[in-house]
Amino acid sequence: MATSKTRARNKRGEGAQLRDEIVSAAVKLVDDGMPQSVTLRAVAREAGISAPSIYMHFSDVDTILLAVAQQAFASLEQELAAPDDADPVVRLRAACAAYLHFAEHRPHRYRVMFGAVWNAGQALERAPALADELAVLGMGAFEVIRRTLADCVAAGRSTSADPFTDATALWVGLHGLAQLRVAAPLFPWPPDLQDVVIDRLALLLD
Amino acid sequence: MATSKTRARNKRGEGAQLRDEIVSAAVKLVDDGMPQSVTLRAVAREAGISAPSIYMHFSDVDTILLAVAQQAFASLEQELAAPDDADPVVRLRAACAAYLHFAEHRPHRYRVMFGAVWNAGQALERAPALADELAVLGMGAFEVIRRTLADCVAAGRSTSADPFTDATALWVGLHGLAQLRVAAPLFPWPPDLQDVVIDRLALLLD
DNA sequence: TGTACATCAGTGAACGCGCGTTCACTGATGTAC
DNA sequence: TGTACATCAGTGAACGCGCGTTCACTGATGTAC
Repeated sequence: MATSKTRARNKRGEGAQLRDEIVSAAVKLVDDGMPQSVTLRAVAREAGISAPSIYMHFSDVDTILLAVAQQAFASLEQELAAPDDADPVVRLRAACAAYLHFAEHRPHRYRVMFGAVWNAGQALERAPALADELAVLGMGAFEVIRRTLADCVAAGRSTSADPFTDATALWVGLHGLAQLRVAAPLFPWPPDLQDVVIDRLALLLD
Repeated sequence: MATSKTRARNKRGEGAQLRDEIVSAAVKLVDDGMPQSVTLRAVAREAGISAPSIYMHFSDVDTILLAVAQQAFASLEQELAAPDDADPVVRLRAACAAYLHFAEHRPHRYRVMFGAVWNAGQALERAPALADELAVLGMGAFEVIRRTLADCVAAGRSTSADPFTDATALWVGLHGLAQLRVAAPLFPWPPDLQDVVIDRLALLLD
């Protein structure tokens, strides 16, 4: 379903707009779900531009996917931080629910988020500058979890003695839940599994 | 690095041997790590046969990858079940360590194991018989964890009231640990994270 | 025992396709004088 | 104010490549008589 309307060329100095359109096109292809169909030409087609135009903004499909991952992590961070309830436990549970919701409803994008480092490995050799961007990828979202858990501890609602380690453990549990549930939909998932994992890893009281 | 020795043709009735050779070739390509290079032709090249010969045993690259996943889960199951210590807690910890060891040392194969369902989705439409194989994929390995945890409970070393749910939670934690550590090698992983996750999810005492 | 034949386990050449990448180009927009 | 020019944001055609798939085939192995 290629866009048939003719694209108006960007004005001078606004060439960077196309970058966003390329990323959006890639997101759409990623969400559609067939990983090997996310090619440079397919992205160009989806964005309604010619294939060589991609090179003005990206050297590589992997670099586009890194941009997709960055944008996705930014969205995730916003969704995790959204609730401004006074009770930190409510906020933490809501953040966990938002995390799992994100992964369940955008499974392919979620997969790209955690596969980006992997795939960018080879692009890294040609563009070492990416290393810094890879290092902080997802840290904003993690920070929301960490901070919220620390709030729970401060409010005496979690017995965590080491919020950083326990926030990491919680993240690990959420990731495992998110990914395995999508990867193994036929498994008889216990309905209370989510609460079990969250409560134990975050050391939430009661 | 293609095999240069000429392959001796299998005798009559032994044609199925080639199937194993194809799977082994695919495993090698998977472990080498560039996912998009696992093509039908590349597998044939690695196995030292012509491309059309693949069709005698597989209709599809995804079907080959499913066979790779099945073989990998069988290996994993053996490694998890290996220690025959009398103490079930020792066995459980050893199984968890073996799980993480497997994922750390064969990361790409591990990824295929949990991506196989995903990828086989489209092959499924053409070959519905695969559904049954997908349904039980990995269940043997899970069963080892579940049984060992049940042994811990029986020995009074775990407070789990529902070993199935808790074994699932443990599996979720192991998967999250395994995958995130490989996906985010730059993250400052707490050294005690592994024990924290395992002890809490398996409800192990002390 | 010999021999004709069927079967099995593959091969080799060929096809059309979509891919990444290059190259010379176009034409609108802004800038210098 | 007008106009020549530089720049920017792309385009279109072309290339060589590896891919999946097809087809007719080969030649060793076993089987029937």
